[in-house]
Amino acid sequence: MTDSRFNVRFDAGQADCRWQKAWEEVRCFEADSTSDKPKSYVLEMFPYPSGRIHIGHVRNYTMGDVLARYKAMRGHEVLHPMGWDAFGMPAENAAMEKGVHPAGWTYDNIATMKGQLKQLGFALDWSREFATCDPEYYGHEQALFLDLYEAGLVYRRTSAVNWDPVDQTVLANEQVVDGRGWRSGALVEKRNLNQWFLKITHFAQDLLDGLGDLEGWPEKVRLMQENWIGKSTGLQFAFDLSNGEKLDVYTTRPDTIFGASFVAVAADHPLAQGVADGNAEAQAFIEKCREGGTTAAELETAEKLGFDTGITAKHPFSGADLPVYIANFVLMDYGTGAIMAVPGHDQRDFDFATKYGLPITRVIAANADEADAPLTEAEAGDGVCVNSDFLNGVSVADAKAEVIKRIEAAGSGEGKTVWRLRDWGVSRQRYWGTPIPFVHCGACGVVPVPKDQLPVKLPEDVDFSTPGNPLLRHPTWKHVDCPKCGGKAERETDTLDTFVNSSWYFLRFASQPADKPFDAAEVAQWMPVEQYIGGIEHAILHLLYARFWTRALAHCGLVDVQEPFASLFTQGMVTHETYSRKDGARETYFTPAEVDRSSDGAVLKADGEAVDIGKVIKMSKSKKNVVDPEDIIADYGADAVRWFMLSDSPPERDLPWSEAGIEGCGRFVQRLWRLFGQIGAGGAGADANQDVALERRLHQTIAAMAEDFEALAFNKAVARIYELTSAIEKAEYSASRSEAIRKLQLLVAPMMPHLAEEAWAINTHGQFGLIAEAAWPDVDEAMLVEDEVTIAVQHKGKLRDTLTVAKGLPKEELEALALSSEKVQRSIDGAEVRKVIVVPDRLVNIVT
RNA sequence: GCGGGCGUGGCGGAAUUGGUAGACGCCGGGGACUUAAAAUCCCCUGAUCCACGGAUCGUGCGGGUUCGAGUCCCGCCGCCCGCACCA
Repeated sequence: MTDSRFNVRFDAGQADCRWQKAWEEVRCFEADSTSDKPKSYVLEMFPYPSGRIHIGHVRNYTMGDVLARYKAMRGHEVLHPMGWDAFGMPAENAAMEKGVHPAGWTYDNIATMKGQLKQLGFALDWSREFATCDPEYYGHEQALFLDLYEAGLVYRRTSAVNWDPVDQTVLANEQVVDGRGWRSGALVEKRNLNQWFLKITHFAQDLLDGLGDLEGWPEKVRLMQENWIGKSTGLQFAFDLSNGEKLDVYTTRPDTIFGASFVAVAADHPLAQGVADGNAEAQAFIEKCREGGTTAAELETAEKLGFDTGITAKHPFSGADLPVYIANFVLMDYGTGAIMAVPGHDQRDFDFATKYGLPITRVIAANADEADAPLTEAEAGDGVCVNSDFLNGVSVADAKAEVIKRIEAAGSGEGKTVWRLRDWGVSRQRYWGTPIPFVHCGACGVVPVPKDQLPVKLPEDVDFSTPGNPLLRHPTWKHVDCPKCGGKAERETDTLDTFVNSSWYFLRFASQPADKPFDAAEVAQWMPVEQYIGGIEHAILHLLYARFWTRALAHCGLVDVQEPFASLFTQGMVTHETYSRKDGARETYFTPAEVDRSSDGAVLKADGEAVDIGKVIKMSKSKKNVVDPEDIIADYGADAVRWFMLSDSPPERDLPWSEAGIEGCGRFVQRLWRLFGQIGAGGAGADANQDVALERRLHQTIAAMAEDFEALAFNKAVARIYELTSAIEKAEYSASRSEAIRKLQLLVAPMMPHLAEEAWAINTHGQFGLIAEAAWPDVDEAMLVEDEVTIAVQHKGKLRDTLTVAKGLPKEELEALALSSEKVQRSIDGAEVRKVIVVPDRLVNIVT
């Protein structure tokens, strides 16, 4: 009989709290490393504690949560942890702007955001929570950094960085907008600073090869990483110059060597510098090159410019004298900073040659007969060599090998592989980061801090009243005794890039002993992460760094995995239309809460006048098209919000937020609630009845949803729940119906855990524990097979009729049935039946 | 320029990988219940025509393969994302 508690509306506010507390009390989401169940490590990218949770977090963590809960129901021991990527610039900016301490600001934000996450009822193991700014965490990170140093994977060298002269700090490339500091607006300078580097290039080949095995990763991300690593193979060789010196160039097209008509070097190349000494014209040209803009648009439209040095280079085979130019399109930091230019087969060289009247020779053609075909643009395609002396008629591939062989034999060069990937500069001249655990001693040089002196803690009394690195001007912090000789020494004042923090946090989640970063054996229990979920914006940097760091630790013998993330899923953004008014040139935006939206427009609540409805774009504070998760949880409850996050849009695509949509979700929560109250409805009489069709539907749904969850196709799982719900509602009371409702509670449990717990508790009278710890329902395979099927009957490929017949009906019978259909006969209209195609259990197509 | 992805109703999207296009949700319309409202329930909802039985068209556009194409092939168009003077 219906429990009276189902007669009132489901009170999400109360139920959410009750069950969140219940889960916490029995610690049902704490992962046990010693469990002998199969292990599942489900991880979402941990958040930066910016202040408040935004809707993107909600979507990200809801997906991971459904998967984690589902895996647990399937009998897995699940590790689903949460922590904080807590170092970084915003904390220092807040310190400068509001006078708060970065630590206080960060931990306050963490407290707020943790509370918000808890309101969503995520099945997280909070016992493993940490923030990367905890001295304990960054102390272990310092230890790992020293291990990498020992292994030769850390070094220091001078390198050019983006220096903001106003803020007195280094900026990352993405913090430089149109050549100016994003915060100060000052023109960014290139400065040479002594910087710490990690040897990621040591693993370049390995990182590239590893991508091939990452079948659980989106092809797109693998490609992006491949491009980023940027392997190219070619030849590096030296030209003899007319001034008696040699010039190394690098080319990937040694096969086109006979087409070389000039040589070009970068403006920063030593040869260019040498020419500029005592040559004002050359000096001016180099200056001009440096001024050139750095933005994409400027580069695209930049004209090819060159300066003839007057020097010539001797072609290694033909002996011809090639002019040597300083050219603005040659990059100093790729290859050798100097190229042999082949205008016939490289568009940049072609443009340059055209401008300066240099020879353009075809040396590759589709076949030998087309050796003299004119070139109107550079041809980069395959073919055979022409106009190329000993290479004539040789294929591109063979010619490459042949030229490399001859150059190597002559001792003037060698085949070489060049990478786009650079070593990772990890120095930041900032306070709020992991101190690099080294000291500089006048006598001993750079000395690592002994591990027993870790962590090197950040000083707490810091001054943010002036720009620059507070560690550098701290009165006492940096003055220490040298660990080696005991003499006076200074601490390293650079801190580590925050990407280092996120390069190993998943290991610390898996295992957190006090005395070391992690325990290898325990890590082996969990790693690799079975499913990693996060934004596409981390496709390269974070994911590449984490792959590198894991390899580096394996290289040091600290872990036994190479690839940290077996599967990667990149979720789409949450979007919303914008509301604005144009006031002259200025556009004023309004939040959805300030606007009344109806099907025929939007008006501002304040004055009742219309506002413009703009494009549906990513939620952002500047466009004010945001909703606050806390508000919507308060209005609709956690389960309705979670349900919305999973509905409609495939998880990898953008999800448009809508008021109507969340209202629909809220209605559905209530609808399920009413249905959950109907177990046993109809009484004992109805209970004697069976409803095979409904049972079949139930088992099909269970099986299909399992597939959907495994594939993270939550939108499909949601649709199946709607379908099953409708089917149950329409069904006559029966034992089958009651059973279907019982199972429905389990099916929605991963997605709407609070509602499911509440109904489950009432319906089971608390006798079967928590639904969070219940098992996913079994599928009765026999029930998946339909005994009746609907057959489409087509005439000339168009649907004319459908037939409902017993499954497995022989072809002949199907054909006869189809032909006897009145609708089909009418369509055939006496024409001769020439052919009948019969696909058993599917369709009959009649051809006339 | 290079690389990748996508194009299906008013909207978000389904479609067993060549076999009934538009599941499911949202919006919209009509109705029931109610003094009224909320809540709830039922029906309709791709377009055009219609004798109300149905017919024709329809998955960005143009071709093709096939008994049959949203799905495969060729050629276009449009949008989105990433990288970008990488030799």
